Amino acid sequence: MTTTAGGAARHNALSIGEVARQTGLSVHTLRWFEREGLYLRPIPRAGQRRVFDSADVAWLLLCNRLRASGMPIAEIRRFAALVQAGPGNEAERLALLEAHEQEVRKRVTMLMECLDIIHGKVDVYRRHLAAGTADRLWAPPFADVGADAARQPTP
Amino acid sequence: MTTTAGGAARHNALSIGEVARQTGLSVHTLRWFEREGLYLRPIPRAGQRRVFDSADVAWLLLCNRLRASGMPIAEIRRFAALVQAGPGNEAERLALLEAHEQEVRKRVTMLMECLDIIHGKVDVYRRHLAAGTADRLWAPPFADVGADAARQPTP
DNA sequence: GTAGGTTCTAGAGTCTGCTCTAGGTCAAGC
DNA sequence: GCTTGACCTAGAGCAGACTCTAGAACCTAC
Repeated sequence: MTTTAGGAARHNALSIGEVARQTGLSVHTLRWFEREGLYLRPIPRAGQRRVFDSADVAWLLLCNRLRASGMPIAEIRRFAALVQAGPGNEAERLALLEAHEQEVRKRVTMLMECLDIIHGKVDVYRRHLAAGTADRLWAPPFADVGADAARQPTP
Repeated sequence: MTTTAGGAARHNALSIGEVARQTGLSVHTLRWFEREGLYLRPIPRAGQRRVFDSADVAWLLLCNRLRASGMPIAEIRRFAALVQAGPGNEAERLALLEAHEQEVRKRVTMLMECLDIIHGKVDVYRRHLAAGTADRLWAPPFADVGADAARQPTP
C-alpha cells in the first residue's frame, strides 16, 4: 500500500469488465472517467480495447474513497493531471490532499452537530409517543381559528 | 426548542426577504420550497405576498440541518406531508427521523474510514517530501520503456 | 409623481455526476 | 457460418437541487 517501487505492471492485463467487477464502478463509468481525464495515465489499447492493470484498479479504489468523501470530479482530475505531469509537483499534490482532508474533517464535525439536533427530535417523538401525548406535537388544521395557540415552534 | 405549546404565532409576520436573511436561504429557494411542498403549512398571503412567521423559520432551520446531513428533498417533503396530515401519524414521523439518523451515523463512519485512507496518503507525501524522495512517488512518462519498473501501486 | 426596492408568477436554464442508446467491431464456441 | 457476449465511439438523456429570467405589481421615500 505504500510507495516502494516494483509492483504491479504489464503482465496484469485487465479488461474493462474485470476492472468494473473489482472496483464496483460500471463499465460506462470507467469509460466516462477516461473522457473526463481521471486516470493517472492514458489507458493503453489492444486493438480498440482498453487494457487496464492493477495499478489502475488501485487508483480507482482510491478514487472511490475520494468521491465517497465528497471530492468533486474536477479536483480528482486536477490531482490526476498533477501526477501525469510527472515528478516535481509533489508539494502541490500534498496540498490538494491536505485540503481535502480538512474538508472531510469539517464535514464530519458538521454531521455530528446535525446528528445532535436530529437525535433530539427523535427523542422528543419517542418520549411523546411513549407518554401518549404525541398528538400534541403538532396540530393542524392551519385555518385561522382565532387565537394563536395552535402552532408550536418545531415539529 | 422542545414541544411545549403556546409560542410563536401570527404577530410575528415576516417577509420572504426577512426569512431569507434569518435562514441563509435565498428568496428564490424559499419560493421553490413552496412549489415543492416543503412547508408545514400553506404559507398565507397578504395580498400576493407571503407572510411567514417564526415557526416557519424554525422549521427552515431544521430543514437546513436535514439537508446538510444529506436528506433528499423528497424525504423532507414526505415528512412535511405527514405533519400537514395532522395528528395520528407520529410513529411514521419518528420512523422517518430514526431512519435518517441511522443513515447519518453510517455516513459518519464511512467518512472516518475515508479519512484514515486519505490521511495515510497525506502522511506518505509528507514523509517523502521531508526526505527529499518525493520524486519516487510516481514517475511518468508512461511510454513503454521496456521493463515494467516504472509503475507504483498507488500515487 | 416618480425612482428604488421588494415582491410576485411561470417557466427556462444550470451544474454535477452519472447512465443509457444507437450502431457497430471482434473473438470464441457450436 | 452464425450466434452470443464483451467491447467500442459519440452523443443524448436524466435526476437532483437549485438559480435565474422576464415581465409585472406594489410600497415607501423624496
